[in-house]
Amino acid sequence: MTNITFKQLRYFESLARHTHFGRAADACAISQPALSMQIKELEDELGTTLIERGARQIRLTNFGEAFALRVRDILRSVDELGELARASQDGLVGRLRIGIIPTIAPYLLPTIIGKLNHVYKDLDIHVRETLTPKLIQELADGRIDTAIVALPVSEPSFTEVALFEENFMLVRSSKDANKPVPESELLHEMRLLLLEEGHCFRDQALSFCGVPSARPWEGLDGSSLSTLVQMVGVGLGVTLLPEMAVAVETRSASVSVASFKEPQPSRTIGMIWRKTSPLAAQLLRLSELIGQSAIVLRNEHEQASRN
Amino acid sequence: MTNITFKQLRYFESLARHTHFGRAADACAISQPALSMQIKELEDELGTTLIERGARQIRLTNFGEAFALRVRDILRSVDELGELARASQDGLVGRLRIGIIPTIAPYLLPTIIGKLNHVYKDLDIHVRETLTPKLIQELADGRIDTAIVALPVSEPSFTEVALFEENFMLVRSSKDANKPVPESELLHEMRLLLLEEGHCFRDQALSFCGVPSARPWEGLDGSSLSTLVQMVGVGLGVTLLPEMAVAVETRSASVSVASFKEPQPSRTIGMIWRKTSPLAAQLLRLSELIGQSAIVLRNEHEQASRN
DNA sequence: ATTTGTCATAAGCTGTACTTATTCCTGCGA
DNA sequence: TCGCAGGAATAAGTACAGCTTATGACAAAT
Repeated sequence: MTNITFKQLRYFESLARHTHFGRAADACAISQPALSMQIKELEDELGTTLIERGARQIRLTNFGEAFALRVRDILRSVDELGELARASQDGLVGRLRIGIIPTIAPYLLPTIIGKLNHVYKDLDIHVRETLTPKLIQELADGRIDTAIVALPVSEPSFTEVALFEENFMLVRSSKDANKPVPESELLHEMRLLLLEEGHCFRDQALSFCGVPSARPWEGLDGSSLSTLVQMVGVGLGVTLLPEMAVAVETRSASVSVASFKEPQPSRTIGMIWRKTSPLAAQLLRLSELIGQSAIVLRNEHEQASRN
Repeated sequence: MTNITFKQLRYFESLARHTHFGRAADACAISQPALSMQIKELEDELGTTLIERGARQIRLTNFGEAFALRVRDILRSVDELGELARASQDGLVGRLRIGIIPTIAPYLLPTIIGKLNHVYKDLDIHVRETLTPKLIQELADGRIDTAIVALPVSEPSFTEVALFEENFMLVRSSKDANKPVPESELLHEMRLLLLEEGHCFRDQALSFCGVPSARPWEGLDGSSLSTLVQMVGVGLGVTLLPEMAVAVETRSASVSVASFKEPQPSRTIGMIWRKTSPLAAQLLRLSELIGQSAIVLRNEHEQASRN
């Protein structure tokens, strides 16, 4: 096993540069004997002579020359380690793996990825889009760094931060546009179209209608919000959409959108990460960034819908 | 200034491999707290977290992963330093700069370079052919590693080792082939052709004739032994040749070669190097190699001349 | 012969990096 | 709900690596 130390290499490099023990030692801010001893030790460990000691002048041996070249490479690499660390000090660096649920992903992702790429240059973002339980598992396992889901998650090992509230909107056929908005209790008497089992948004909607999610549901299940809206458009029933999805999903369908009366149904979207994550500080800042983006996004949509 | 130590990198690498402080410490043959402390110190020096400490399991941070990659590179490089040293232990390595005087070079070099290249693979040989005083200076200055010259040199800072003795042969016109070989004292009454000032062989020849080298000399000077032989061939006079040069130089000239009577004139060819040279051991072995080659060479020539 | 430049050696001190023992935290099982 | 156990951090003590200053050795220059 090599027991070479960096100190020895640094000292040697200095000596190679100065070809003078005294001056090399000065350059290293140590005494001449200290440097002599380290060099000698280095030579012992290598089992080779690096320096040819003349009376009036020293000189590198052939091997010393070759050695010095490699040593300089190594020392540079080590210095780069420090720089690498400093570069990653503030600001995410490298890879950030974000998990996100399907009922948010299409609407929020374009915005936040654009923003992230802008703010954190040289950050490569991996996105994992899947259902909440899987995200939680993957977060716990360290396969992702953070996740954007509906709160609460109530995992004690996670930190959760709210990003924004989003209301649920009623989506019905455009010919029903002028009908009054039904009370929540009446919804399950209408034909309410929902996402397949497993989506948290399904459970949230059912809960709003006063139906326990465990109870079997005879409605039609869609695999995406987009599908649901299309189904509504052709008169198969009504559905709920998260506020954020409205602008995108109802653009090309003949449906009408209405707000519920207060208290409006809503959910809290938040970000979660392991409490032990060293990215905690950055993730918190990131969450603020995303929260703002989301609010800006909503305002834009509201303005658009008023026009 | 980075104060990262090598130990820290080794420990970290082990930890990265095992993702477990205890086992990593075992692998490094130290106690778990020792490893913990070094890792912590490394993190402090970097100002970054490398390890995400979970309660039941630890994991590398993103930066830790990136760091580990580079660290492995560095560790490998350092290990290679040791191997490099070991490889250069016995046997010359890299560059060997040999100085050699012109009256030996053409006859000895082909043999020894061939031999050296064969014995020491991966040795690149530089040859400096010039007069003895320059060689001595260059050797003292470290611009060459060793020199092959006529002994003695009598520099106290040099080691000198005899390689072989070589006799001087009389070279005269082929029409004089049957004349008796003159005594050395008679030589200076004949037209003795010699090399230019500065060649040690000139001084050796003059000394043999009983003429101090300082004394001005009215003979014709040639710039190489080859020239001298040509001059002898066309009847301009006689000359002396080192034994070793005979075979090559008299091949294509109509001259006759004769030995002197005992005590034959001769010179000792030897190798010199700085006493401080770390190559001393190898150079000694090298000198034995060259000495043998020279003797073999001479025997071949003697056999050839008998036929 | 003396001085000077330069590196090696000596002796003593200090702080680093180990050791073992203990504490703290958290997840797990009764 | 409470120990209990796994696993890392902390604490206290110790040994030695590596520094310092002082001195020695040696060759070169004067």
